[in-house]
Amino acid sequence: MSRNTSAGPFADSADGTADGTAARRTGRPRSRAADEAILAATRAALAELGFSRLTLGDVAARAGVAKTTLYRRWPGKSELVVDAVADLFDKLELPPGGGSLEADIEEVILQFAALLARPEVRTALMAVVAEATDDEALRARIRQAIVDRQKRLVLQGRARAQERGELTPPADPRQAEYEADLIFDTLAGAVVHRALVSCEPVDTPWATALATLVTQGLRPRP
Amino acid sequence: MSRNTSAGPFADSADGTADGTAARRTGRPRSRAADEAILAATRAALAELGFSRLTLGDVAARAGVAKTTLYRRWPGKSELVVDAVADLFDKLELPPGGGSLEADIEEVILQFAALLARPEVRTALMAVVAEATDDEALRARIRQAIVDRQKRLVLQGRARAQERGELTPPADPRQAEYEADLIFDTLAGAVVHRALVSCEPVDTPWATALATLVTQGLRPRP
Amino acid sequence: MSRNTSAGPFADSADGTADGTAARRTGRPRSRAADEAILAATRAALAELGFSRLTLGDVAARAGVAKTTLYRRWPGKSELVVDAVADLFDKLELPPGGGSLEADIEEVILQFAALLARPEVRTALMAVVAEATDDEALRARIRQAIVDRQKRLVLQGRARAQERGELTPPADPRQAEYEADLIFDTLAGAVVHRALVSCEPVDTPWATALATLVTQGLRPRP
Amino acid sequence: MSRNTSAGPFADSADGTADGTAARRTGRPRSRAADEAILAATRAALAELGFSRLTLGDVAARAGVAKTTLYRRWPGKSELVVDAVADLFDKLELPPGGGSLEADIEEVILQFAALLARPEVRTALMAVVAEATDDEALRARIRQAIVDRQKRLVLQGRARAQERGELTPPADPRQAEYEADLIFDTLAGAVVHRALVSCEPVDTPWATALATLVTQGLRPRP
DNA sequence: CATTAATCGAGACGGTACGTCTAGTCTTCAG
DNA sequence: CTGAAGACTAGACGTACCGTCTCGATTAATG
Repeated sequence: MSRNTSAGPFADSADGTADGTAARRTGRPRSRAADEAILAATRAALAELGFSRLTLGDVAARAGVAKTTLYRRWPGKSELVVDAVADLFDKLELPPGGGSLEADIEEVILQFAALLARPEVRTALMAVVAEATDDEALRARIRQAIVDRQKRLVLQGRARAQERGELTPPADPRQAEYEADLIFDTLAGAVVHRALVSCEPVDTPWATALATLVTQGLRPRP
Repeated sequence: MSRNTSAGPFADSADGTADGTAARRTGRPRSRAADEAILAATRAALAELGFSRLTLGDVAARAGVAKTTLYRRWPGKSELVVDAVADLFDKLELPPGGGSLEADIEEVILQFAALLARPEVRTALMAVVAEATDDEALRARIRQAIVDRQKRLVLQGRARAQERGELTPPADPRQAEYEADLIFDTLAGAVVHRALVSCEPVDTPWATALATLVTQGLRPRP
Repeated sequence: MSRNTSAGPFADSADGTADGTAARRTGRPRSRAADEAILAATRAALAELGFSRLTLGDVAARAGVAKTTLYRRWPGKSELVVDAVADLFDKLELPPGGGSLEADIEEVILQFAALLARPEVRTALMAVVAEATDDEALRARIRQAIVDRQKRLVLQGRARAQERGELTPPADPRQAEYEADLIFDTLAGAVVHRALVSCEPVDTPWATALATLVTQGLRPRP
Repeated sequence: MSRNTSAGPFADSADGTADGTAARRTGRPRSRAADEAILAATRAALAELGFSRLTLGDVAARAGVAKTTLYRRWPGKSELVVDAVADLFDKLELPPGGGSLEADIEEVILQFAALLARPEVRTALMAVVAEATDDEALRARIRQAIVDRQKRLVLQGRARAQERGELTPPADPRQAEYEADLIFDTLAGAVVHRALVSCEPVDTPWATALATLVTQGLRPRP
C-alpha cells in the first residue's frame, strides 16, 4: 500500500513552492485536462448511479482516462467524490443587499437546500461523511473542501449583523467562535436532516421558520 | 430476484405466536437464537471494522451461521445494520422528574450524544442514511426503526411543556406537527453535525447552549 | 497468498480417500462439467493465441465460467496448461504388431512428432518447461502429467526388445534405468529440438535416421 | 507501432564504422556504456528473478537508464534476453589437443551443460524458444545469436574426425549437412532435456555414455 | 561558436491482465 | 423446511507492466 496521500490533485500540479519560483522537477507533467474530465465524469456518475454504485473504473471510462491516471491523483473513491463536489460549495454567497440577519440566514438556508437538491450532492454528502467516521485524513479533506466553505458564510453573516447593530460584539473572541460553531452546526445540521433524513422539502416557509428560531434564540431577552 | 422484503426478522417468525391461531407451517422452524447471534455479530463487526468494511460473510462467520440463513432473514447489509442498531434507540427516555422544557431538551441531547459515541452507531447511522437516498424501502425501515423512536421524545417533551404551562397549546394541530418537525430536525441535525462533521464533543455546556437557543427560539417575544 | 496447491482438479474430486469409502464432506460439490469445459477452452485458446497471449480471464469466458471457479481449481496459468495438454499424451502407444526395436522407436518418434505438430502442444510444451525452471511443484506436475507418460513407452520398448532377443537383459537394474533415461532424453530431446528449435520437419526419413542412430548406439560392437 | 526491429543494439551504432562510408547522422550519439550496462543488468535480473518475473522497467532501473533508452534499442523482452545471453555462447570451443571424436563430443556436452547450469541461461533459453514459436523474427535472432554458435562445433568436430580418419567423407554434401543436423539436434536436445526436463545432472559419466551412443551410431557396422 | 538534431533522465499516459474479494444464489447432505 | 457448508456467476477492486508520449537537459558533429 503506497497510496497517494496528497491533499488533492491541485496540490501537486500547483507546482509552485512557497517561493513561487515553480521549479518543476522532471518528467512529463500531469494533464490538467484529465483532472477536469475526471471530476466532471465523477459528478455525472454520482448523479446517475449514486455513490455506492459508482465505480472508479466507470469514472475512468467516462472521462476517457486510464484507471491508473485516476489512482495516481486520488487515493480512493471518497476523496475523489469530495473533490468532485467541492467546487459547487464555492458558489454559496450571502445575499448582496443590506438585508437583516434573519433574511441573510434564510437565504443561506435556501442556497444550501438548492445544493442538496442536486442529485450528485445529495448522494455524495452523507456517504463521504459516513466513510470519514474512521478516517482522519478524509475528514480533514472534507473539512477543507466543503465544511469550511459553508462556515465562511456564518462568520460573514455574524460580522454583517454586528455592523448593522443587530448583534453586540462578543466580549470574548473564544466565546464568539463557540457561538458561531453552534449556529453553524444547527443550521447545517437542520437542513441536512430535513432534506436527507426526514425527506421533507426545504422550502421558503420552513427556511423562514428556522431562521426565526435561530435569530430569536440568539438574542436573549432581558 | 426473489429478495426477502419483509420488515424484519421477527415479522416472519412472529406469525403464529401472538394469537396462536395461525397454524405454523411445516418443516423445521427458524432458530430464534440465530437472530440474536447475527445482530450481536453485526454490532461487533460494525464497531471493529466500520460499515463499509463490514461484509455479510464475516457477520455470518462471527455468528456461527451460514450465509444462507442471513439472506433468508434480511435483504441486504443496510437492512441488517438498521435492525442491529435499532434497539439501542429504544432506550432513549425523557428524564423522569418534573424538570423544565429546557432541562428535558438538554437531557435528550446528551442521551443522543451518548448513543453517537458508540462506535457501531457512529459508523452505521450516516452510512444507512446515505444508502437510503435512493431506496424508499430502506428509508421506511430507518424511519420506523430509528427516526420515529427519537421523534417520540420531541412529542412527549412538547406535551409535558404544555402541562407545565411553559408553552401554549397550538391553535392548529397541523401547525403543531410542523413545529415539532422543525424542532426535531434542528436538534437531531445539530447533534449529528456537531458529532460527525465538526467532530467536536457534545458535552453538557454545548447541550445547554443548544437547549437554550431552541427554547428561546420557541417562545416569540412580545 | 493462499494458493491452491493441490495436485490437480481430479485430485479433489476423486473424493475417495484411501479406504475407498468416499466420505464427501459437506457443501455443494464441484462441477465436473466445469472441469472439462475449462480444459477444452484452454486448449482452444492455446491453439488460437499461444501460451503467452493466453489469459485466464479469456479461458473463463470461453468456458462460460467465472474466474474464481478457475482459480479455485488451479493455482495459475502454467498448471492449467499442463493439465489441459496432459491427456493428449495418454494416447501415445507402441505399434501393436511384433516389429523390431528400430521400428518401434521410429513409430514413437513419429507419434511424438504428430503431437508436437498440434499448435496447442507446440506452444505449451516449451513454455511450461521454461516456467518450471524455478518452480519445483510445477516440475513435479509436468513430470507426472507429461514426462512419465512418454517415458512409459521407452520402458515398454526395452522390454519388448528383450523378449525378441534384440537386447540382452541388463546385469544391473540400476544400470538398466540409467540407460533407459539416456535413451529417453536422447529421443525426446532430439525430437523437440528438431521441431521447435531447428524448426525442421520430423518426417519419416529423419525418424528412421534417428532410430538407426540410437539402435546402433545401443548394441556395442565386439 | 513503430517498433525497432533492428537485429541488435550494435546493428545501428555499427553503421559507418565497418566501411567508413556511411556518414553518421547528426545529433547526440547513443551511449555504448548504456548497452553493456543494460545487458549486464538483464543477466543479473534473469538470474535473480527468472525470465517471466523479469520486467523491462526493473532492468532499466538496475542499469541506471530510462525505459525509453531500452526500447530505442530492443523491440521487447525476448530480444533483449537473447542478446544478453548470446555472448556466453561465444565461449564454446572444441578441446585444443588432438583427441578423438568421442572425446570431442564429450567435451562439447560438458561445456554446454556448464552453460545450462548458469541460472540466467537456464531460465532464458527455454523461455525465448517458447516465445519464438510464433515469431519468425525472434526465431531468426535466436538462430543467429545462439543456435549457430553451437552448431559450429558440430561442423568443426566432423571436419576434425575426417582429418583423423575416424569418419569417411560423405559422398553427398547434402547428406553431410543432413547428418550434421541430426547429430546437432540429438546432442543439444538430449542435454537440454536431461538438464531441464528430467532435471538430472549432466556429469562426466552421462556425457561419456551419450558420446559413446552417438559415436557408435555414426559408424554403421559392416 | 552557435546551431541543430538525436540522445538522455524522468515520469505521466492509455491499456490490459492480474489475482482477490464480496455479493447474492444454488446445490448438496443432515436434522 | 431449516440449517451448515461451500461451490457458483458476476463484477469491482487496486496493482503491475506494457509500450508510448512528453517534457527539459545533454551532447556531439555540422555550419
